[in-house]
Amino acid sequence: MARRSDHSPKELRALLVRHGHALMAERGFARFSAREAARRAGYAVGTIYNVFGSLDAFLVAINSQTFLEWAAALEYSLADVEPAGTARLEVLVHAYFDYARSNANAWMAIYDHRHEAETVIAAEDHDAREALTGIVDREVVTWLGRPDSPAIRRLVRSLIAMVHGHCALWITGSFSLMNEPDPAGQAVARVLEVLAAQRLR
Amino acid sequence: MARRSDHSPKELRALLVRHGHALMAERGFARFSAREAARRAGYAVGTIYNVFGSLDAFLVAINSQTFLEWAAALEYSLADVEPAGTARLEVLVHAYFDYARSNANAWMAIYDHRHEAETVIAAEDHDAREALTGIVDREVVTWLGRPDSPAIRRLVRSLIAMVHGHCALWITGSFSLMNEPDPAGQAVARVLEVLAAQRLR
DNA sequence: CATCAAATTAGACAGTGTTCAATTAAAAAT
DNA sequence: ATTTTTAATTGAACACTGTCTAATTTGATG
Repeated sequence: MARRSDHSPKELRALLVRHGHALMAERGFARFSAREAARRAGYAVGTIYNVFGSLDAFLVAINSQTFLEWAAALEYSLADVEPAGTARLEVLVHAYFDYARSNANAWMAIYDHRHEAETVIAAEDHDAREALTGIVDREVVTWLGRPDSPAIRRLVRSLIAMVHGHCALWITGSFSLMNEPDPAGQAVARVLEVLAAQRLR
Repeated sequence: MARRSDHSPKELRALLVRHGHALMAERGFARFSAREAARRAGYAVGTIYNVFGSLDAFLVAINSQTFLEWAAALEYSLADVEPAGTARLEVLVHAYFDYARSNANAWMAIYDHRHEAETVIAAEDHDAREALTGIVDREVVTWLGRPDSPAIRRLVRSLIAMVHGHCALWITGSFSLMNEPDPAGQAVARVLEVLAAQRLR
C-alpha cells in the first residue's frame, strides 16, 4: 500500500497527472485506462477518484497539462523570430502544427474528451487553456499594429478555429484523403488573407 | 435465433447500420455499444463481426450514413436559393452548422472515430464522404465564375477545413469560443474574405 | 499508548470488445 | 423425402473497463 506520507497532496496530484499524461501520449484517448495510469503511478484506481473526484476531472487535468506544453512550445518557437512582421505568424502556425503532430495522441485527446457539464473546471485549468489564445491574441495585435479590443479578440478566436480546422483534419488523416501536401501552409495563407482583409477596413 | 431468411445480406447490413446509427445519435460515440446496437436489430453481437468484419468497419458504415444525411441536408437547403450570388454560400455554411447541431452526437462521431489503418474503406463509403466536398466544390466554382481546377479544389478543401474548425469548436464547446454568439456568421465572414482575396488575384 | 480521522485499497458490479466452438437453418445432393 | 453439406447465428468465455463502497492501513492527536 502506498504510504500517505510518500507524497503531499500536491505532489500526488502532479504524479498522477504526469503518469496519466504519459499514458495518454502513449496510447491515445480510446485506449487510455485510469486503472493503468494509477498502476504506473504506484497507486490503486480509487486514488484517482479521491484526488480528482471523477475520471472526467482527471482527464481535464491531463489535457490542461497538454495545453501548457503546447503553449510553451509556441512561445519557444517565437523566441528567436524578429519582433515584427509576417514571419512571426507563419512560425506560430507551423509551431501549432508541429506540436500537434509530435504529440498527436495527447493533442487529439484535448478534442476527444467531452467533459460532462457538471464537471467544474478549476481556475488553474481554465488559465492553462486560455494561455494559447493569449499568445495568438498578442501576436495578432502586434501584427495589426492596433490596440487590443473585443473585435480583435473575436477575430482571434475565429482565426484559431480556422487553423484548428486545418490541423485537426490533417492529424486525423481526413486531409491526406484530400491529397493536400501542406496543410500548415494552407492555414497560413488563409490567415494572411483574412488579416489583410481586416487591415483594409 | 434470428432466421437467415429474415433478411438478405444487404438488408441485414442496412438494418444493422440503421440501428447503429440511431444508437449513435442517441448516446454519442463514448457511450455507443456494439452489443446494444445488435440487440436492437434483433441479432447477437457476433453478427456484426460476421457482416462487417470488425467493429471498426461497422463504425465506418455508421459514419458514412451520417455523411449521406448531411450532404442531403445541404442540398435540400440550397434547393430554394437563387442560383447565383453570395446567398448560396451563406446558406451552405449555415446548413452545415445546422446539421451538426441538430445531429450533434452522430456528427461528432465522424471525428471521434479514428479508424485503424488496416480497415479498408469501401468505395461506397468513400463516395459518401466525398459527396460533401463535391457540393462545396460546385458552389465555389459557380461563385467564382471560373472553370474547376486543381487549384480551386485545393482551395475548397482549405475552406472546408476553416468552416469545420468553427463548427467543431462550437459543437464541442471546448474553446471559450463559447463567448462567440454567432460562430456560423464568423465562418461565413472568413470564407467570403478568403474568396474575395482569390478573386483579386 | 489508545484514539480517531483521513488516505488507500481490494473487491464487487455491470458493463465492454473480441473470439470461437457449438448450434441451428437453409440449400444441395442423394 | 432424406440425408448431407454449407453457412449463418449464437452464447459463452476472456480479459478488460469505469464506478462505487466497505474494509483496511496510516499518521497524527490526545
